[in-house]
Amino acid sequence: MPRRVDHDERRRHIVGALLRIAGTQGLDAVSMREVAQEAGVSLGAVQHYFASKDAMLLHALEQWLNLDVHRSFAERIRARVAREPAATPLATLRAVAAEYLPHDDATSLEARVGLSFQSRAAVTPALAAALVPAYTGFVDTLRGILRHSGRPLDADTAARELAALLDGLRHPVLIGALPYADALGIVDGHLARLLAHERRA
Amino acid sequence: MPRRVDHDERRRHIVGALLRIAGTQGLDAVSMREVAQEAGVSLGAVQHYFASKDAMLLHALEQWLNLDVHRSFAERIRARVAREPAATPLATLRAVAAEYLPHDDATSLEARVGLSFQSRAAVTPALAAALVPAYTGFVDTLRGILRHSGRPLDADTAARELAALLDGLRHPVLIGALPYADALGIVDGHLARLLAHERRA
DNA sequence: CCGTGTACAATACGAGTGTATTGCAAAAAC
DNA sequence: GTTTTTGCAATACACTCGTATTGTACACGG
Repeated sequence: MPRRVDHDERRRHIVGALLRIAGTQGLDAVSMREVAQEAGVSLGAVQHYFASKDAMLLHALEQWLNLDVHRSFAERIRARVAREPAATPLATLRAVAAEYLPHDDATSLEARVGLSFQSRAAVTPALAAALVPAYTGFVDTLRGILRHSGRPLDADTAARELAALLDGLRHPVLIGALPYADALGIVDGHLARLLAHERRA
Repeated sequence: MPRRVDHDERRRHIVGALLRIAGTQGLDAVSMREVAQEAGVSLGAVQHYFASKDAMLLHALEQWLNLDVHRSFAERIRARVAREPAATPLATLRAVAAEYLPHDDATSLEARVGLSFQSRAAVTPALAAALVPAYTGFVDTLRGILRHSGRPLDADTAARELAALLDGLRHPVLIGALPYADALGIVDGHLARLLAHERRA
């Protein structure tokens, strides 16, 4: 077998170009030629690594969820929590919210990529199938943090509620209908009410 | 001036076809020819009523927000509240949530249309500009209902929070990651906590 | 060193896109 | 009844799209 190249590395490189386009111009603007140009390779190279555009999009979503999001997002959370006086569940959740909501170019791009894929997944079962475990994983993570709060709350319901709140706050912030600080304030209020609450759920 | 036809009616007819396509196959599947065929008219007719595809999409979003959503949605809310024993703020908000979350073909289509436009608005300022007042209007409506609860809460923040929660719950329901009943239960818990709450916000 | 299979590059193809152009039937204006 | 203007239909044009095909440089196994 000739020509040793790192197959996975090339795919990550191409997918990176794809995500950059999707984050700035939307998934509609993603064509194989555009991706090739953004990645600095030929159309033939892109075709060589992905059998079809659908396969490329699916692989892009999976890589984005498993590598880009998981890694950089978790890293930013840790960095933010480290700056806090105490790594309490509340501080951690606030850090998650602060990083999840779009507040600069990188996070806005991330939010747009997520929104694009969510929109397409609504009419493309293959993408929905890849998105479901990511949603479940996010909820599990939130639930794990909530469990450490020591409060008598339904952690699973609270986690799903928080996930939905964060996701739902992204859109008005993205289109400029709600300032980032206001969105963060809403999450703060939600968390305060949730964790200070002693009554029945 | 010859040939009297109701200009607005024809536009609504064409836009209706467009929204049907967007709701079932996504906004990407919307082409002028597809819209023409779905509407049962010629491509020339569509061009006659819309100067460009962008103008058609913008008009479609505006009509959808101002006519389809406002009218049918408000109507369904009223019908649902009428079935309740008392038209309390809580009952009204539960009705809003029950109708907002996708639970049948019509509401799933509505949610997919909304999601498609949100996604495109993130990269198309003209669409974002049309979406902002719709968001504001929705928040105003929720705030108006919350004000009648007689609870000492920050109605504006609570309204924005509820709007985000509802929007964020739509997506996992759409992709089948969260059952409709569970989503509604989350809203119930949120409303109960919100309206039963006596402490500071 | 020589074949063999890999990693591309280049190009071609048919389908579909938005838009512009042209033509024409019919109804109102005169 | 002629003229004019509207409401469309048909078609053409220049692209772009995903995909298929072909060619080739080149590293490895033998």
